[in-house]
Amino acid sequence: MHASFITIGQLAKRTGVAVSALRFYEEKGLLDPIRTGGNQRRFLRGDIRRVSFILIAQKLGLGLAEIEDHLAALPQGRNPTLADWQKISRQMRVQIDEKIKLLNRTRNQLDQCIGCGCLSLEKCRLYNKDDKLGLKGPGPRAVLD
Amino acid sequence: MHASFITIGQLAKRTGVAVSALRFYEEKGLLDPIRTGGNQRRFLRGDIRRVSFILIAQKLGLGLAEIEDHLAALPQGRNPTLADWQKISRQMRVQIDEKIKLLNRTRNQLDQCIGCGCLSLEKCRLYNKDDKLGLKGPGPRAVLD
DNA sequence: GTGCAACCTCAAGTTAAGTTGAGGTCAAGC
DNA sequence: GCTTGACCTCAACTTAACTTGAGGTTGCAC
Repeated sequence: MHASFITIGQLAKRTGVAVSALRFYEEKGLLDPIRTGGNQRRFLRGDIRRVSFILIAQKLGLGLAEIEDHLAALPQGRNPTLADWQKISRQMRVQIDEKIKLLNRTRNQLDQCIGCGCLSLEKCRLYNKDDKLGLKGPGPRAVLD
Repeated sequence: MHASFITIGQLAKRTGVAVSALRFYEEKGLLDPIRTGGNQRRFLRGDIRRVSFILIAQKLGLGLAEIEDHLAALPQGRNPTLADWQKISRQMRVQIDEKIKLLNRTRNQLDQCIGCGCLSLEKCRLYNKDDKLGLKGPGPRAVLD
């Protein structure tokens, strides 16, 4: 038995992603469909999951390049197993947790800045000796880096 | 007594923002310096705070247009008071809290998808009847909207 | 009163993530 | 066997947020 193939239009319908975007993802190396004799793309059913992953990762603020890195961890040749996906998902979880931590830190910083009236962070920096602030010259650029 | 003015280069140094970016912000309406007889920009010291606010807001994922909306709430003519800044900062806090909630929701969703092996979210949607999923056609597009 | 760093404008380039359009081909139903 | 919707490529456009470069001017220090 061989894998079942779907057209780009079907993939678009199943994922909610525009056909043009799917072609673009292929161009970027995130998808790699085979071609029919007539040069039309044929995707694997598993690519639905792949695209879904792309969408979720985008929601988390990852760029397509980073997403490609994640996807590169999937095995080539065979269809990814549940375990393969779980491995990637766990990595993502770590990234989300970091993002949440970052936001929490920013919120706290903002709170402090409300308190001291110092939006330029010049004074607030005193509260943040643990951060790497000040290493890269002045300014709040360093706040969330 | 009149306000003390600083040049664009000084503002750049104090905020860590490139001179070209500051000119760009002016073009976008986020800054509004006066001009010398020789057509050079002169900023208020308070603009340091203004730029700092822009940077923080950007870190939170706001676009310049949204940031401009926030800044528009500041009084024109007189220098913003601490209370003015605090009002805006409180609004921002709400936005950060929302963002954190959103990320938490996504993380939970990812956890569930790891559990059921369903990255396409077709099944996971069952866990999310409370969300507005399904209203806009299939696909994970709706996850974080 | 001159040198020169810092300033000015305006146009064009950059990256990300796509979309839109022109012009042409494929494939499935009747 | 033909029609027609779905597909193809390639180039150009879009938005955000800037940067870079060319060519010219200002203003402060000596």
